[in-house]
Amino acid sequence: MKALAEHVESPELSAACLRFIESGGHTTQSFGLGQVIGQVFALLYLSPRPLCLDEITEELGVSKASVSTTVRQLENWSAVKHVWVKSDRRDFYEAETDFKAMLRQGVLATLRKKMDTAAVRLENVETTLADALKNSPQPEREETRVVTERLQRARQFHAKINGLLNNPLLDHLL
Amino acid sequence: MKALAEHVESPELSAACLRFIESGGHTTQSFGLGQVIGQVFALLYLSPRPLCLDEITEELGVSKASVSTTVRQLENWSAVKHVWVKSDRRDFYEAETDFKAMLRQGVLATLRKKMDTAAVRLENVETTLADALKNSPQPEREETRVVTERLQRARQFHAKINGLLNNPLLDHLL
DNA sequence: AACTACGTTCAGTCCATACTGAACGATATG
DNA sequence: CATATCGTTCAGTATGGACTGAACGTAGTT
Repeated sequence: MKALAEHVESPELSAACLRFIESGGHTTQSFGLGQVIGQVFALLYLSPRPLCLDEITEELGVSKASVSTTVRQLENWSAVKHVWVKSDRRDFYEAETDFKAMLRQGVLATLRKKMDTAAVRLENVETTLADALKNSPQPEREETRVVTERLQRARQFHAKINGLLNNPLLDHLL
Repeated sequence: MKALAEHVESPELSAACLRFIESGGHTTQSFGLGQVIGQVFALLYLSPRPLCLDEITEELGVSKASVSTTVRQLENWSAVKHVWVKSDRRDFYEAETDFKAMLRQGVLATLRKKMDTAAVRLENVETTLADALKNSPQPEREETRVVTERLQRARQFHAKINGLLNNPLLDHLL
């Protein structure tokens, strides 16, 4: 963050913007994503006009490579959108202000993916267990009963979370 | 994971358990936590009896230090609970089966903490902005209007998420 | 064609942190 | 008291992933 935001001329105002950008970086970093992604979004979010890659790198003082990949990431989450400025070759971006859509296509979407892969793993375990019970002569031991029951409860829990994520009521609560 | 689960005598059954433990590790790792914490919980979850630290380290083939800190972490999330076995000095642990409570005191609690620190950061930004506007002679520029409006929307969004996290309806959905 | 301006990509670096090994304190047991 | 067992702690290591710098491809400009 080597340069003050150029579009902000008042030094006090730009101080507030820098704090906001810094906060965005810290927040995303606390969630395991890097700090660049939060800074990029925060910068675009406060900018009154779309910014191009070089402007972003200049304002934040990070490499162009980071900004490029980060912007695409934010685009996938529909957190920023591509904007064409006429008679300008460069790609401009502006922040999406619809946080609801951001949540759906960002956080909730990745959550759903993780749930899916977890489901695949669970099915793997269960088929392994089914094979084991088919080949095992004594299916009535307490140990197998506990394992099968616990696996079933795990699956039920997984289904419940899945249902919650797909519940239209959740959308309504946002 | 150098040793098969000792409490599981059937080799096929233990194969399924190992897969489940491995899946648990991969899942927690995909969420940014390590893989040990998922493995420990998965092991305890399938175990028909409480296990002590040395048993867990033996089964998983990880260091005792990892298990010690990890078990405390799981305890804070009420994902495992301490169990006393009479005439045994060692600490035994068993998995909590109430996933609902786990979610509340694990995921949701940490989420709430992150929201709180984010709120503090936002307040910081807003006071900085308020000072800026107080000292700035021209408060009517479009730029300041955009910034103040966006900051306000950010705060509203934060409040909405906070409300959702504290909504009793969310508990009911689980 | 040559040259410039953009954006992307990829190998390499750097850094945070999960994990380890050894030392330690505490508590029992002989 | 001496010894053993158990859990925690802490400095050090290793591993994953964020980030960088340079090279590349492409599309415009002269």
